[in-house]
Amino acid sequence: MSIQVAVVDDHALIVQGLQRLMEQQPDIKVVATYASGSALLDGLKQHLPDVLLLDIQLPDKSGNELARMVSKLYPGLKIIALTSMDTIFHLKDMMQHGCKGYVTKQAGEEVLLEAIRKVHAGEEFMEAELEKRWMKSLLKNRKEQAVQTPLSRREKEILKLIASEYTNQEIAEKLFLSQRTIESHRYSLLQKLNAKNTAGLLRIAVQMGLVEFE
Amino acid sequence: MSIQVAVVDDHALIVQGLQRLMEQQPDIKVVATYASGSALLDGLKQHLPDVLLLDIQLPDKSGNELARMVSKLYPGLKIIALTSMDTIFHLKDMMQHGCKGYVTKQAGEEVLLEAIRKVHAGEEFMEAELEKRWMKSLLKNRKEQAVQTPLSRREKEILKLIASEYTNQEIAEKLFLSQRTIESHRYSLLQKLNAKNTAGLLRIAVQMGLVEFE
DNA sequence: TAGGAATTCCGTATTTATACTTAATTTTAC
DNA sequence: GTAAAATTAAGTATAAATACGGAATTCCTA
Repeated sequence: MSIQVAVVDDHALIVQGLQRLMEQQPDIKVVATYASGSALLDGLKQHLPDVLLLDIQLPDKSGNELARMVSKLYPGLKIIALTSMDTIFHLKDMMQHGCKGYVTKQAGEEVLLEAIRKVHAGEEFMEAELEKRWMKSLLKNRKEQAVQTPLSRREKEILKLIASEYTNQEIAEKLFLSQRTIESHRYSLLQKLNAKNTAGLLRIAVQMGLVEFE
Repeated sequence: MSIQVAVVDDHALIVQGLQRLMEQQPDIKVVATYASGSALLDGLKQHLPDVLLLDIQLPDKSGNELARMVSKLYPGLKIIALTSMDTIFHLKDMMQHGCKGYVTKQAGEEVLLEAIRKVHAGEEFMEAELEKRWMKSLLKNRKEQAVQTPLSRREKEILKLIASEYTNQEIAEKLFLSQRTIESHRYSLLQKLNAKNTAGLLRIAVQMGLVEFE
């Protein structure tokens, strides 16, 4: 029996392209497609595929959150992150949240097909290039654990406001807190995210899906 | 004779998907694909297609710059912006830089095919939804012209470095300029882009496609 | 080749952010 | 119900960014 695949991506063009591709594969079949995280969660209740191709940038939910939820609800389901983000940050993030594979849209079809088949067979799959970079970063930094430190609710809230061009003082007024408190949080954010300044915070906020500019 | 189309996108998956799609159209043929702006510019010297599908986020050049160059060099070539950015900002930006069509990847294949055929026939094409939003924004804001103030080459360069977490001092060293010069440019950037601080600059830099975080 | 835009830079201030440490309260989770 | 984590906030500095105005050169382009 062929591998049953579900696709989650808000880009119809990509979903349709993938369907067309899979049609030509004798052993792979697209059984469902979703354009949002909530649609996916609803759909999985009806029918469970073998493999899930999951985009990170979705309109409603962030990719890691979704991966965490889905892999917890359906431990047998193999998730492959399929995204345009080719950073170690995201690779790690997704693999640590239950994904079994990571493929970028920069990669060709053959890579994706290989990923689906390997992951279905129980293996893990990452693009060679990314895996190499990951290994290198592991060897370099032992303090990577610091980077893993998750952000608290308050920190995320403040990060969002920073990204929205508010100054510490304005954030303090908005949240009825002392300006010094915001400074503290901001300092923690810089530490946790290993950023140097506001620009760095913004970059990571975008990468984490906390803020959307586009 | 069928419509000759060239595709520029750094996502192999999308390029391959589009090729597969066009293969099934009797009147459309993909004659070339490129993964970067410079590859496109080289390729056009060899062979000129009828229609160009152009992604905005490319590794080397920004979309509007590329559109401007190509439409100037080859006025007969019809350019369709094919992107995941569904903002009026980008729509306007690309149409003002010589594009004849604008289609998002959120749209389905039928929309893209319609765009190609219409644009090839000499019409302009925008997604209905986006066009509606554009009209609405035109009615609202007459001060849009202020936002149009273009950035100079130097300003773009500095904006990129700001987004890359460099301080004024570091940028000054990097470019062999006085720190005061960078401060001046930074001030102009804030004025031109109507931003309040670094966070605002970053937001706009991302929207302009000058910086890519993801 | 003339005029305008772009680039470079300074003066002078003020505001904001960054760099740490310490520490008292709350909340949360097990 | 207790330990761990989060939240709040201060002390004490320094570094960096923002806010204009002004001005000299260089670069483009009509």
